[in-house]
Amino acid sequence: MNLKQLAEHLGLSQTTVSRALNGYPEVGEETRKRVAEAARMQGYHPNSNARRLALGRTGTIGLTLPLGRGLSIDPLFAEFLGGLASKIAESDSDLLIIPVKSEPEPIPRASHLRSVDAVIISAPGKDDPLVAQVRALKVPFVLHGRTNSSDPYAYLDIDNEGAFHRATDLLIDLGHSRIGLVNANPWLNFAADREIGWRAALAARGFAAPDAYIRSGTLTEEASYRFAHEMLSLAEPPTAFLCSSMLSALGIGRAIADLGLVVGADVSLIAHDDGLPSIRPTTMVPPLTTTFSSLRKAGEHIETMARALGNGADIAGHQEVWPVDIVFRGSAQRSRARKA
Amino acid sequence: MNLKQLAEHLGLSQTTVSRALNGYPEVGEETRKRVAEAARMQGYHPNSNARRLALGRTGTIGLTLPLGRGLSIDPLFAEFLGGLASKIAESDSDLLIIPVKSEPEPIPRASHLRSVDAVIISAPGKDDPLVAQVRALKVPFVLHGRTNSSDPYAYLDIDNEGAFHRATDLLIDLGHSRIGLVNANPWLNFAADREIGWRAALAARGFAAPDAYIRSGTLTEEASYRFAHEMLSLAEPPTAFLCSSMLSALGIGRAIADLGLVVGADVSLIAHDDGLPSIRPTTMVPPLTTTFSSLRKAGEHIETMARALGNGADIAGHQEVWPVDIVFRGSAQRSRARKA
DNA sequence: CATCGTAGTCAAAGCGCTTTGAAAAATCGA
DNA sequence: TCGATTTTTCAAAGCGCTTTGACTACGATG
Repeated sequence: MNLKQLAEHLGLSQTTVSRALNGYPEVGEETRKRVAEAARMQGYHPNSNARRLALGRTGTIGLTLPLGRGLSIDPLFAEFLGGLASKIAESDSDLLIIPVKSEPEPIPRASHLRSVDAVIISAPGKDDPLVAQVRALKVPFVLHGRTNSSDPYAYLDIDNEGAFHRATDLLIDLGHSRIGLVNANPWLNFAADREIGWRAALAARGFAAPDAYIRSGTLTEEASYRFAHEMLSLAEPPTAFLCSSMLSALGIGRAIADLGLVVGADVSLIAHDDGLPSIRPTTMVPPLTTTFSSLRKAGEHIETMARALGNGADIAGHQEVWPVDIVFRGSAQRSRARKA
Repeated sequence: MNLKQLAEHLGLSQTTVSRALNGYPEVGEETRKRVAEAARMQGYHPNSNARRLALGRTGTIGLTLPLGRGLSIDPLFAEFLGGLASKIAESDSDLLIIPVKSEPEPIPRASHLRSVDAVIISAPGKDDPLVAQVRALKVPFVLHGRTNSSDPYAYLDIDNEGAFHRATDLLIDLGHSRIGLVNANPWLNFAADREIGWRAALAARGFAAPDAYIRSGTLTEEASYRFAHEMLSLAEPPTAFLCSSMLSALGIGRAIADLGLVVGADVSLIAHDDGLPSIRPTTMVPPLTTTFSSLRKAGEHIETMARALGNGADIAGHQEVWPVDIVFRGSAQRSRARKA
């Protein structure tokens, strides 16, 4: 059943039926009711492709999905997606997933990109080729995070640098000077920013940031366990750790316990908490000190931004950096001498 | 730049250009090259909506995304999505996310559903209204899991009942008779199947399956911790647990340790492992005995099924139940008397 | 009474692509 | 050399919707 048939069935023109269904004012109240009723009875649903073609807009926003080497999805991405999807469900738009295979060939098919009103690029890297591609295609886009592009672009980011700077400051205030950093792949912009914050804080207080104290990679429990284990085996091991995710914190905690040490009392630990409901800082022993920012909220908000951009909104006014809270809990404690 | 302009630019008809680009045989090799070259130079990309309208198919498959009360996405769903998306990236189709708000109003907008060639419904429940809706809309669909519908439908499921039956059997063989079950919401079909397996195994060996030994809910670490804690505080606590996810196992393990007991030696534990790369049974102490089935593989495979169904394939031949392996590791041990 | 405004309706022209049916050009056999 | 094929190309007709611009009633206005 299409519009034409429905119109014939009602003895009306397509124009009137179309307008009645789309709530245009120039159609009689009486007629509107009749049309709505008939549409329901006949089970009429407009063909979305025809609609989009006529409208010239797709009503769809795209989200790039980075497929890592493991091809599995980061729980952080999932959380972000959850927020985004919940807003999508409320609005009238669709959400198209645009898978992006990692490194070697990071460019998705252009057709994917062209069939959306706007694209959300999550966790972009430095000089991300994806950003260049989307820009070349002239598809409106908004980054979740930032990149090092001189041309202006829309983004929603959190203050990663500030957060890690302040977290490092806190540890220094507690008497730590050997502070290890377990971070994500430094090509990713947010990871780079965190590293900058950590370095700046250490430098400002006159402490070293040796390469031995920084490890980067996929932030799994396992990898983080290894990283922490390695660092703790140094001649001069860190007395505190900063890490980029709760999953990391789990692994670091395990490494600390492995060596017969206690988180908090022996080795301090601060993690970035994205608000994942499945791993909460308060359920850990001891409760974890964190830099906190809700990834879900970011997902919710960026949907609004993407829609606005898709409707032709200007980039200016769509560049936001959210502050990050530091929540002090038991895992960060005053430094004290400890045995190796 | 659209097809018409490109055709004019080349001094050819739209027909020829269209055919050249889509690889039809009735176009000269010479011409094809010229067209392809011009298309690249001019940065021509066909308008996907127009294409879809003309083709009558959308080239898109939909995936329902269940938004729980927390609005956050299950890591299991994410893993499944990862597999699916990786195949989507290879094939020529798009992936549309169809958010489904939970319980009260589980019906998404019909327009979402109509704009895809086929829909994948993940983790359906008993009498899932979503299944009824999709069926009514006559959109081809495939379930990831099964439901209790008398009408035939396409599905990809794992042998949940068999897996939990055999896992329970294993525990009984090890001398356990008081076996607790920490399960997902029993409305979900896979959870119900697992419970059936557990009950059947116990019944077959003449043991009771008291209500006190079963707890259901969202499978977070936290909730599972509470569940296990409660059960272990019973006058006659379980000597072994079966649980539906690795995250659960973490929580149960914490509860066991909390009471000064040791997983494996004091309380046995078997979990279902979906192959999440972030939580691996082998990194736990002791390594976890699991029923294993890769969720990612399921995601990969169901993409193929959905595409086939979208192309008009018959339901028959698209109903699969994958067997589940039991991997025996240290967390399941012979039962022995233990202090309360 | 002629005119204007307004509410309601419609026919027809797109939107950018694919595909049908036919024509033009090239190739071939005899 | 000419008709019969076989390529190669084309004009035009959709796909199902929105939207423009015109038209019809009909009561209100001067």
